[in-house]
Amino acid sequence: MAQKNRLKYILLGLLKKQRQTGYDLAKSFDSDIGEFWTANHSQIYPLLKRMEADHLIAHEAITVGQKLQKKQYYMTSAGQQTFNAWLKSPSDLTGSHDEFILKLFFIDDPKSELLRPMITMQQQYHDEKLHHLEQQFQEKFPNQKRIDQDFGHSLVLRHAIDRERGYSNWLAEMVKTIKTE
Amino acid sequence: MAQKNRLKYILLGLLKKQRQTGYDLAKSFDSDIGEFWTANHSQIYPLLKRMEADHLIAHEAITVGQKLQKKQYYMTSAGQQTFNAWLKSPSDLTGSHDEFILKLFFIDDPKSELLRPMITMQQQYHDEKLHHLEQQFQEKFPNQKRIDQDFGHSLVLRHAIDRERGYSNWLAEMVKTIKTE
DNA sequence: CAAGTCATGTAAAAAGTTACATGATTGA
DNA sequence: TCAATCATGTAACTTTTTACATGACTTG
Repeated sequence: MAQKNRLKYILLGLLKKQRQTGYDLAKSFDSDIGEFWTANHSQIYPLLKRMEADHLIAHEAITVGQKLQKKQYYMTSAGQQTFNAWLKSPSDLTGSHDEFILKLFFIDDPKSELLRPMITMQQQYHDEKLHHLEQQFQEKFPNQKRIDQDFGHSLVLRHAIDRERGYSNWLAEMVKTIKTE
Repeated sequence: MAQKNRLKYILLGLLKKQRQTGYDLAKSFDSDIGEFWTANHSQIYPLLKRMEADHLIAHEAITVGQKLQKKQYYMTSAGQQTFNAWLKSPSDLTGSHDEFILKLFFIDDPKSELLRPMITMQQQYHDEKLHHLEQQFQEKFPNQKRIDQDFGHSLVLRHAIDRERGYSNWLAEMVKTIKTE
């Protein structure tokens, strides 16, 4: 597999919230989910067909006006199960397509018992990553001379560190929020 | 094109720093550049061939020990030009593969006159994005009830806002750094 | 001398982008 | 009525991943 077909899970997650057409799903990538993932209708339509063939979703044909045929897609129970299994599976974030964020997006209940273990795993990952990055910075840029020699690299590494710090803080905030819920 | 072949520019940028083999280039994606982009050797080797056919790079065969053949790749002047043109071209960041960061990585001179205009463009983009996201949050989550109804979405949106704020701060810091240089 | 790393490749498949194509409905 | 938007699809191509494949060098 080229990737783990995250788009499939995104579509399932969106359909879980409400039954909708391929067109509606495609629009979601211009706003909401668009902050974290992109997809075009030309990728969505064929995938919906495949998912229907796999019995993860089904559709109801609706006629609008005189002729316009819409396909209102909805999740099957198999789709539900597949989606739930994905939520529980370990998240990877190769290529900066952060799968954890993706999963989080679909957990609408603040009391979900999935949240805490997911966050804990993520905290561990990001703490380690932050530590690793800080070490890298120390090694590669111990003084101003090195920074001036490879300025862009130092900026980018600093950005990565900032990003991880921000990520960690955000996770810590999250823990507080669900604690008081 | 499926994307704008950013990997090509990454390889050029890495070769600009020093001539090296495909194997060496592949290793870079385990550390350095690995924070921002991933690539496997199976993608790198064929691309190097294509780039050589396009005269962007060339190689020198080196024999190590008795038989081992290495291909030491290096940039041609055409490659230089292509790379420089890329640095000056507008950056897009669809799919969270942030091209600006990628470009920055390759600007090793803190006095480069490319930096300021690039940063300015980026600041504008991220300020607008931040504003847009904050508005989104206000619209979608005006009260706690809405947050509880769509908890994950709210967290993820908050994360996006944090991320943009972090990005903006980082850009502002950068401006200060290059100012005093 | 064996394990780990260095070194280079190809093949098959999945994922994603861009372009091509068509037609209906809605609101100004 | 005309432009914008709704709605669905296919084709061609590029990018990316995973797996297959081979062999040399280095260090303990």
